Amino acid sequence: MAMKFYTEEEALDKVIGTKETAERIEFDAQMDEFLIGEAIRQARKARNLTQEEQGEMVGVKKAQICKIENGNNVTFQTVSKLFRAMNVKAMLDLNGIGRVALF
Amino acid sequence: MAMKFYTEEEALDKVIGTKETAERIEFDAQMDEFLIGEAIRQARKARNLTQEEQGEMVGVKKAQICKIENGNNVTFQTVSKLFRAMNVKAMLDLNGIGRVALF
DNA sequence: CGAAAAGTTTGCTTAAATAGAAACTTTTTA
DNA sequence: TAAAAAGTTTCTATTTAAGCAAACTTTTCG
Repeated sequence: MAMKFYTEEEALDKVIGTKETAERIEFDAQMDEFLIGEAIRQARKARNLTQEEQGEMVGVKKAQICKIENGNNVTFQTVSKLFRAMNVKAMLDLNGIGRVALF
Repeated sequence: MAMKFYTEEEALDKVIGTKETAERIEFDAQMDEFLIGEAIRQARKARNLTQEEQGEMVGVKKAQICKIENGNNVTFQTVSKLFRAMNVKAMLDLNGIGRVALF
């Protein structure tokens, strides 16, 4: 029997809901949080820092770094502080509008 | 008499404090907020939307959009919601580490 | 294996972001 | 130049991010 395959978009539409449903907007938002936390983690690991060491650099405890990396949403200030401490230059690339130097 | 000129960096060091002083970190953080709010505003204007119209798209009142654009810091969720509604694709470019698709 | 280091979770407090309503100021346009 | 539209500010409430201490789990390494 023929099997139907789905693109990621189709799958998300089917399972979570099409774009603009409250559930999908929520889901997408949480995906972002995951990604930004993951980016922070990778920046840290690229510099061979432990959560504790990084925490000391910005003045917070390791538990806090852990929560940020496994992020339930974060503020730009928080991300900014971390990237700045690690000397990570970040550009926000907005299609059409242009580039914004962030951290 | 000879006049001394300063680069932006030198000026900031002199007036606000060198990097890693609490005041300078605070100042830099507020600069970021300004920039991200400005980016949101420009994305909106590029689409010829009023704050009220944009507010309706994401389900908040115009006063809220105003506050976000004139930013006292914002969360990634908030920015995400707005850019998504406007179909602005954003990439976060981290030097060395790579690129992260954000909103 | 077993101890040390690294990372995570829980419970709690404080600070700040989100949000609306309403009054207000600035800008646009008929 | 008035009225309308757009944007901002103030006041208030609610939610949630930030933060720590301490207990806990997982990973690393002698």
